[in-house]
Amino acid sequence: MIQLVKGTKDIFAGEVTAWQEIEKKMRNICQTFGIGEIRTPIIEFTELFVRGVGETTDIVQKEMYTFTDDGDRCLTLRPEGTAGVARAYIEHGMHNQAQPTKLYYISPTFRCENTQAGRQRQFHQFGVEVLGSYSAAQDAEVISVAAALLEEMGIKDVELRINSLGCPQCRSNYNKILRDFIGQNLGKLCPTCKERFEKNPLRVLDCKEESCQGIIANAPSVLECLNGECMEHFQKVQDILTEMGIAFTIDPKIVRGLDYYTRTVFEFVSDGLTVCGGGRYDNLIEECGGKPTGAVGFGLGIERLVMILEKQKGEITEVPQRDVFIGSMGEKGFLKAQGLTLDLRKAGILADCDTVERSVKAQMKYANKIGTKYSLVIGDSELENGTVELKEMETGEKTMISLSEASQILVQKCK
RNA sequence: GUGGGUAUGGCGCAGGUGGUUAGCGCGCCAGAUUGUGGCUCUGGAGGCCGUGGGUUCGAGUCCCACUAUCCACCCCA
Repeated sequence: MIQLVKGTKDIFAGEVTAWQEIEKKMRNICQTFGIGEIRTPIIEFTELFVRGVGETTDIVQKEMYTFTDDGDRCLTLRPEGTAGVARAYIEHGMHNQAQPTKLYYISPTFRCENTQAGRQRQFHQFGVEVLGSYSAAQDAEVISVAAALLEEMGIKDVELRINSLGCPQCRSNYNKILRDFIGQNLGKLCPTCKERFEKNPLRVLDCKEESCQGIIANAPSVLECLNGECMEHFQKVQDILTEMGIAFTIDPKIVRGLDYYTRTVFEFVSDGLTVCGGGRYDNLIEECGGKPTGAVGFGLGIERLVMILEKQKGEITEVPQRDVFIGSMGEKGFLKAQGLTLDLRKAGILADCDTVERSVKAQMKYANKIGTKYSLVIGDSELENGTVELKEMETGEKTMISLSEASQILVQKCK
């Protein structure tokens, strides 16, 4: 048998209704915040992610699905959503629209890494990106979208953690200070961190190796290295969040795994799991070939969200409801049932009928299983008399109705 | 990439120290005096016991490899 590819999943039955609910809430919230949807391709030139996400990131170094097509183009299945949106923003000259541009997406995303609960190779990411604004209020607004969404989902005990990585200038200052600091203990670092030390010392900060942890514990904080403007920006973000009534804590250890972040970075954490993470990325657009453009956004894995919701609320098993089941007996009744069912469906009634010519008993069992409100059985005598018994399944109560008016009566009862 | 657990009909599981036709629960299908569900009873379908090697007269059961899956690490969403 040909089975599922590692790290992929079929979503159906109760699970798919849970997804639909979640997606509906996402779309609704975005609509109220004035954020429009964008659908970008799954494949992009590899170069976009190498430049956008950052060469030193784990994503680019070992987790991308990259291939060459028959035109010798080097392509990659998107490993995150932001780079594609940045590309689209530049490509379509969106900076000519009313600024800032506010976009969201819900899309399959791919990373070739080891699987675990709530972590697939093909996963689905919801993201919000606001491009064309450098303002601190924009950071706060984006954070407020995420906060509103998590609240709407009913996720318990969510904690917002924020930090600032500063602008490239602050960052380079900090890198220098950090490098000096770590350099003294270079020998004790894990092999990965030695490499990180050369390319991007910031990433040493979130290494979980014990040997590295000990060194990092006393490392200077990024926040101490922010210049006046960046400090002011970060302070303003905090002031607005406070004004909005959004609680947060400052965590100088948050660096995020993607290189494009500048200034504000944030994470929403529940039960020790990061449900949602994002930040400002003022250099990404330029990096991808556009004009310098401020931008801020966040992303969220739907699989992880579903997992957390299941854990907190229990499994969601919703069976699609049916209004009426049209049973039948004999050839003529069977034919009549097919026609009546379609009439009802066209009238917006959730109707179903027997299509496999089973016994009436079996049909009733089926009607019960699919959870129908009403049922009726059309046979020779019904066709002769022009009447039929309408049965309410829950109570078992039966009413005699006219067959010719059955359609109208059901429409009334079920609307 | 590293370490550990698991792998038996659609789902959940049982199958002491290897031995003949591989079981159970749920589900599915069909019956229980003629055309009506939910409870109960009866019957039926459905598995080359993850894949490939090996040990043996004989392996679901032991050994090895591979694959998948779960957990932890790593990283992130």
